[in-house]
Amino acid sequence: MDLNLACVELAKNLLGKVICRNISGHVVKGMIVETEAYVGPQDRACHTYGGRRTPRNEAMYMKAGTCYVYIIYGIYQCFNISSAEDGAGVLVRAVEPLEGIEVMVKHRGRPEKYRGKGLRDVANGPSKLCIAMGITKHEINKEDLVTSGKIWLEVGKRIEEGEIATSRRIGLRNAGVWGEQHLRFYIRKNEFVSCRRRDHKACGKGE
DNA sequence: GGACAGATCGCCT
DNA sequence: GGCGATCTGTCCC
Repeated sequence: MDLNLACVELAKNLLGKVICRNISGHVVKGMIVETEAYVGPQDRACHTYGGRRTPRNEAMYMKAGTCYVYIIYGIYQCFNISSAEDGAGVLVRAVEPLEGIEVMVKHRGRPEKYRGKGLRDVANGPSKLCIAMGITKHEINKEDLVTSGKIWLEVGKRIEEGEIATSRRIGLRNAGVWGEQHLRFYIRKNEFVSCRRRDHKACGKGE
């Protein structure tokens, strides 16, 4: 699988791909249904804004397909995949559980909450999916998706351009015009996306 | 269904 | 010292 793509291309391309995680023998798989592009030093919302380069964001400067995991709000983690440009990457915001569902539910606690339709809430957010799939900075940051035995990607479902919706990125503050750009991508009719927004559009239309 | 408050700490200035 | 690419529970409609 070719991950050496420009950020926005990678963000769209990852939709439908399957994240596979081997947690000390337990294999867990989830299909990516929602992503956001953080396009590089010019992007005010990106951790590399203005060319910042620190130990934390080093993975953003590594080869395309490198995992960048960081801690947010002191308690949660977010999982990104670096893209071809220096200092750019794609945030994975939601996955549809495919395999090892019991393990995901167990990680998230309160199993009764995730039965039936409730399963949609087990990994429909950037930090929820990290908890569900055992993705931690300690174990996964800087892992190479092509060579790692802990985390890798598999070809899943082919997603056509017409099935992709776009919107502004979620949760940004002080991003100025960069907060307006449609750099969030998700599978339009998928139940496992984190949220719908009024400003959504079909991919390629407008903006 | 939406709005809001609070938790909690690594990282950078 | 202050902030943040979030999540959860609570309150209200």
